[in-house]
Amino acid sequence: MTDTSLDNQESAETDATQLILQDIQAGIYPPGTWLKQIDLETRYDKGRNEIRRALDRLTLKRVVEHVPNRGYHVYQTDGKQWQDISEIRIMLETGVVPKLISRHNAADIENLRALAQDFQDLLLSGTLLELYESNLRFHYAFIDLAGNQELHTVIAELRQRTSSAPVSQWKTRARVDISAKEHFQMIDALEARDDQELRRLIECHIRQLPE
Amino acid sequence: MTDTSLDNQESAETDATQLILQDIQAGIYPPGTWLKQIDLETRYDKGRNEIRRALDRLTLKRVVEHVPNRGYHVYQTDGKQWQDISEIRIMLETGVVPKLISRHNAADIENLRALAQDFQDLLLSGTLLELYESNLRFHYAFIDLAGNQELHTVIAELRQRTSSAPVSQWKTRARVDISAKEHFQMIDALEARDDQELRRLIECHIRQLPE
DNA sequence: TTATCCAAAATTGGTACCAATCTTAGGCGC
DNA sequence: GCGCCTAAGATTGGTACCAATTTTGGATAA
Repeated sequence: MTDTSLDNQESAETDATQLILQDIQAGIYPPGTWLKQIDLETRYDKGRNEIRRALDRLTLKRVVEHVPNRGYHVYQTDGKQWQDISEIRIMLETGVVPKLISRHNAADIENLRALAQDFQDLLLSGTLLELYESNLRFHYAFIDLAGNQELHTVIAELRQRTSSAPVSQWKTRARVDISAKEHFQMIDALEARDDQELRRLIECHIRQLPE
Repeated sequence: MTDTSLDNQESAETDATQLILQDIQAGIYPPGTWLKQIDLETRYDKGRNEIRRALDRLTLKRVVEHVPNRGYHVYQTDGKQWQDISEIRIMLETGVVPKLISRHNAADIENLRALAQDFQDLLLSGTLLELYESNLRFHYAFIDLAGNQELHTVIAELRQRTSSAPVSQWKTRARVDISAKEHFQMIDALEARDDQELRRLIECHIRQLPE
């Protein structure tokens, strides 16, 4: 259930689409880089066909851009685009708040607190990638309380579109620190069933603008 | 700007992905049908490669399902799934209401009224497909007032996922009649800048439950 | 010296072929 | 007569090859 956009059973960790996407998000291919098929072929040890399929999928995901007879290059996310997608995420993640409030139980709160704690612990000991993944786990656990499976995949798709440089968002240690605190605040608001406060927190959290 | 999910310049009307998708949505391939590559090859007069790419893209769009070494078949949209996607559409289309209200001007209202009128006129004279497309034009013109380009594409993707049988939704003439009226009501609420009423109308409209 | 043009190298993208797998039909045994 | 096993047919999916296009490097001329 961790994979967001793959086929049913071919979703091995060795899937070229996922590998390339990870490397793009890790910053190995900076925006604008041309992804040559031969290079990818040798780097991931896959056939030409699978590479082509992967590039085509990433084009559909708007992660790379395709120029006929020229190749594929990593997409540059416009500032406007980033803002637009953030707006959509805010609409979705605040939109489910009523459902979250009405459906959660004590066990869910417990689980969320554990995940938030994981994130905070990794602040000291974990790598940036571990931190990133822990953050994802928390957020998906949060919205999955709504019981809307499609919402999970839609948000995953949106995240993949913006996070061509997820690392750069977290360059400041202070920002991540605040994120960890906000996670706990969100759980508190959820537990208190405070609709307004929870919406406000989520919006701040996505906008990455403290207060 | 009518194509929602294709490459930049290969977006001819002869693209296999679009053709197959249209035929699925037109009901030519009912849910569960196995799409054999050879048949598609001859039907659309395309190379094997393009057919494979199209099927892979449709798999990503969740329009067809892929079973390795067995083939691709038209996806059966679960009732639960349809409901989940409707929820998401409601969150998005009601979520932009504040922006719509703050940004629209007289010319926009005029334009929307013309589109709504087109839809109503086609009720008598147009084919079902024309009606469907007119409805799309209205809805996209509506949400595009928010100035959020990404929202347009996201909603388009959501629509494509559910509308494996868009025709069947409109089997009753009465329902389409109501839709046409609701369009005008939505415009009125927008013009009056009535936030609550507009949200209520949009929710009803998507849920297809009159009052 | 610099700009233009031509040729060679590299890359993409399509086509054809072939192996692996599944389905189906037929025959054999119980 | 029924069920199982086997072989043939069909379909998918991968690999290799080749044509079309673009870029790069160098040579020539102004």
